[in-house]
Amino acid sequence: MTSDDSPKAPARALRADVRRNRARLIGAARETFGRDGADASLEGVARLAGVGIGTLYRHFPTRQDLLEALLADAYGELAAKARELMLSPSPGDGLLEWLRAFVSGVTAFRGMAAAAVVSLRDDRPEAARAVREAGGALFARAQEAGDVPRDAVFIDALRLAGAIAMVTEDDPEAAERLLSLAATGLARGKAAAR
Amino acid sequence: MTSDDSPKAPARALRADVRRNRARLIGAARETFGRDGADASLEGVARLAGVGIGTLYRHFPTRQDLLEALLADAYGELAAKARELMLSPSPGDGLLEWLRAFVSGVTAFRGMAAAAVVSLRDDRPEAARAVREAGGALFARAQEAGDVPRDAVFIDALRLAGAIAMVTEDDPEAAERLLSLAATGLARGKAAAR
DNA sequence: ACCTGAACACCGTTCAAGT
DNA sequence: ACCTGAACACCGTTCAAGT
Repeated sequence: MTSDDSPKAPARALRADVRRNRARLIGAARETFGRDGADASLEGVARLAGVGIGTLYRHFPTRQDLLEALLADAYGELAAKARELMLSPSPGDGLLEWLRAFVSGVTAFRGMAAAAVVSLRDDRPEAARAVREAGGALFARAQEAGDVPRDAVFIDALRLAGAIAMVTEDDPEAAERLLSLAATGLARGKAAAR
Repeated sequence: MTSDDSPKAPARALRADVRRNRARLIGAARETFGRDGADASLEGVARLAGVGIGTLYRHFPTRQDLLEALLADAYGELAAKARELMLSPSPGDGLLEWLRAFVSGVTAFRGMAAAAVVSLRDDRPEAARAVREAGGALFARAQEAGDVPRDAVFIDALRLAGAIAMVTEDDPEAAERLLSLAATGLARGKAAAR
């Protein structure tokens, strides 16, 4: 997933340990955050991974970095799904279906959606590249078909979906209702005629 | 605002101190949260208010309770604005203008919007009553005029506005873009035809 | 080069003692 | 009846020492 085979350095003995520690930390984080939410104790994550707390900080300087490692898997799947949906007959419906998948994909545990929204910020260009590229193409197709307002930008749509995920993370039915509402248009007065 | 003149008990000497402490705590919270965000140290709030930390906890058992005391002012103004907008010529535009005011009203400091979303939950019926009532009437009017989907419910619209506020609290222009996008309709495929 | 974990700093929350 | 603040618990983060 992270494909970190830096071709510059030849494999060394210690290298395997480093990768193993990283993988263990991610696994432990997935389990701990899945149970206790994204604000769970990092000390507990390190303990479950069988490494010292310093090693956790070395690999993931901030909690957000660790969360983004977990998001990477979800983003990989979402990018694949976006490419599939490029073939859907209705561009607007295809986009909506993908946004639905985005919302449920970033609500695996409490606090994940907030991390996803942070990962979409401009100052973290790498964090969500896969999702931005694949989703952006799907968005552009829907926009060309006239199913999305001409002056809308993709990252806003994605942030809106992330916002919905944040406030409905413990209630999938509410997530569906809010997303439908935003998709259809919440308040179409005279000013909204395009 | 909170009109806590419980008619059962006659006014006693200590009572004035209690009310003064409460007012001081709210003032100190407004200043502290305004500077440092809603996750600022409560010890600092108590110190600024000139009371012990135990007094803060006695008045406001949770941080959310303190935040809701600050939200009460904003909600009072929003309720008044909703009543004014009942007279606006376009019901849909009136609702949208009010939702805009809601978003900016709950972003006075970082973390306020998240508290607002919590205050809208069903298990806190008193926390946002003024806003629910006045805004609900505005929403119903827009819905009857056909400017809002027939099957939408007001609290979902309000939560959606709160969600937008949460992810754009440091960027008013983004707030306006996201709200417009949700108002107009983000992805109108065949399924969205109503 | 990487890892460990003790040490430090800071904060939330409770509750015995005081008025 | 209300207030105080010391005491306790817990956690994030750093960094000297170890391999």
